[in-house]
Amino acid sequence: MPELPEVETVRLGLCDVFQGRRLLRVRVLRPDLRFPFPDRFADRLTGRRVERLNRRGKFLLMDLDNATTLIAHLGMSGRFRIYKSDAPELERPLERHDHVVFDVEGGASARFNDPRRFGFMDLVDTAGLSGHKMLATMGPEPLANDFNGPALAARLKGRKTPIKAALLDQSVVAGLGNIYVSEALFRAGLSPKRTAATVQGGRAEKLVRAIRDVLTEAIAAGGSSLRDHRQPSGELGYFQHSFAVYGREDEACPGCVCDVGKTGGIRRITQSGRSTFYCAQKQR
DNA sequence: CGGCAAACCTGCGAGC
DNA sequence: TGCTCGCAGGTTTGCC
Repeated sequence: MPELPEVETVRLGLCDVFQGRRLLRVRVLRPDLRFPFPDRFADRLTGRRVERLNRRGKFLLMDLDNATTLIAHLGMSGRFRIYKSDAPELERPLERHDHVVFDVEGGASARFNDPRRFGFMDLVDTAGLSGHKMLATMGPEPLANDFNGPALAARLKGRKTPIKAALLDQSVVAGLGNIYVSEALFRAGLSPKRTAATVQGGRAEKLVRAIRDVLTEAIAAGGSSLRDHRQPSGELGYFQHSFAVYGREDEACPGCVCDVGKTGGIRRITQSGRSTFYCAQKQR
């Protein structure tokens, strides 16, 4: 489910409830998600104050007051849902696939629900965070100042794989997934089949611009709700209505003057096992 | 090392 | 109605 904009939306929603407050009770309702929970996971969280919620790529990072950090990844179907103290839902019974429940100081509660269990959580020393197995090889943050044309071009240099696959690689740039790669390549006018190494100079500049723009707009829209994504408040994101190509096979390309009959419309192909959507007319 | 398919797991919609 | 198939927003693993 979640790419950078969805994770950022979740982070913002969790900030309201978690930041500066203590975790009064943590319940872990099964031994594992994608990986086993670390030893004494709930015990080590209970009583801790949440200093700050951060994000790195698609990872949520919750800094605690004892120099440890909770790392959470939502996988494909992971969701956090907030239950406010004054809402009757707080007492609602646990639902199918609720795996972790955080009762927070002040009366609110947050539940992590993940049907497919591709998500995971880990608890590590904050000092060693960037060296964590899952974070160590991660590429630049696309919305940070140091992500620019030359930086992206350097990481694409020598790569024979299609640009689509390269952008899905979190060591090239952090946080992009199947939706936003298709959307960014459309905005940049680049074919998903183009060899990554050929994206240099002006093409890299344009792609960086496209990536930053699409992510920023999607965050402002609360992310994209296709199936699973909800903001922690329960609200839907609405950026899915702004997709130019994703999920729009056979529809008219929004940038083409010609009708669908002439251009063939938006195409869907499979690249390394995953759907890619693009306009063959506008993307080269 | 680079690149790709398969694997992990559940749910849902389409088609028969 | 009910079954099977294919597909889904991610990442790792293992195999060339």
